[in-house]
Amino acid sequence: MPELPEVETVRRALAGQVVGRTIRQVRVHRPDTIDLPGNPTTTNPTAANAAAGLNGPIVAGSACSSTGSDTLQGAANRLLCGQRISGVVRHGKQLAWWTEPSGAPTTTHKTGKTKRKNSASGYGELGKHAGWPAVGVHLGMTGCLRVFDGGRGCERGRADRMRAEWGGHTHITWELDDGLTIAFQDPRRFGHVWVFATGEQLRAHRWAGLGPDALTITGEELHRRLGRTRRAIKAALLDQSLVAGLGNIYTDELLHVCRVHPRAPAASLSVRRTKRLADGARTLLAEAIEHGGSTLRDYADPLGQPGAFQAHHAVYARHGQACPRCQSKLSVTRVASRTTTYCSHCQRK
DNA sequence: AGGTAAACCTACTTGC
DNA sequence: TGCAAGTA
DNA sequence: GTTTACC
Ligand SMILES: [Zn+2]
Repeated sequence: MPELPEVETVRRALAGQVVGRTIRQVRVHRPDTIDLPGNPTTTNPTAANAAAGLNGPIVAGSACSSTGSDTLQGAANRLLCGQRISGVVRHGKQLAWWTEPSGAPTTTHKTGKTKRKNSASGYGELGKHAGWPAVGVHLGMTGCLRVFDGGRGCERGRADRMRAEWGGHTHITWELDDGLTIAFQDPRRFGHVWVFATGEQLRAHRWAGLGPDALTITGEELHRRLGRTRRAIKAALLDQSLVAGLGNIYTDELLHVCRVHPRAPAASLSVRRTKRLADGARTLLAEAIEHGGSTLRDYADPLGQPGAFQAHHAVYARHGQACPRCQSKLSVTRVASRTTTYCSHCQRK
């Protein structure tokens, strides 16, 4: 469920809490939820998992790392310990934070609240952070990043204590110098964490294949991109390489707002119509962000706050109920293997 | 190429 | 009440 | 939510 508005809500809350803080300790409680691409010591997943897997977390550089083969946790700590979080950024549903040595003069930008327009999407503003370690996160369906006060009770792999204090499914934690702990939690484990030696590598490996951010894409650009596929508009909008950030909820909502049938061929839409889609996306997503995103079951922001935008959904999960615009019964079908709700009266093919 | 289904998982809801 | 199936 | 396989 985390789509662009939920990820942006997480980004803002996280930025406000952790930018400027220095990472003291990374703990890997579930090795299969993290990767360190390009790290020579962790290229053998079998050895790394075997070393870090069954006996609970192992502290950085501790004597616990039995063999010469390194652990994911050790490698993550080597990259991140002593690094100060300099900014939290997002592109589509991808979240990341850059770091810099904590000794360096402060260049942190707290984009948690206001900054210049579009500071959210960090695609173009890697800048001077390009050369330092960076962390990438994708939340999948049920992932969330929480910020907890404390975490000292979770040392030495006290899984039971951690579970009691923070709930289950905590896979990766970053302990900060002010006592706060960032926790990546994800029951279904469709989400993932990546640690790169440089922000430049993160951008190249994780973001290069994404289309423009759905919050800022222009009508012209969207029209150009939709024009080169024969797929249905819904399938095209869900394709992160065409436009990044839309998922099942906001695609259905957007198509309803713009009165476009989900099966309409993407390339058949006029420039004018496509421009309205881009404008509609900006308006819809901005409004959703203002409400802290949508919580259907388990989504919560870093402080545990649920979103409120689900109350404003016109179609999603409302099949059989009345269309807010024309009062006719909303239809349900399947497009791109996803449950799709729309109004057959408002959204003509 | 594009459509479809399964795979990766847990947890909650539905139906018998 | 319990358990399988369906869904997110 | 994303990736992969198959038609
Ligand atoms: Zn309608």
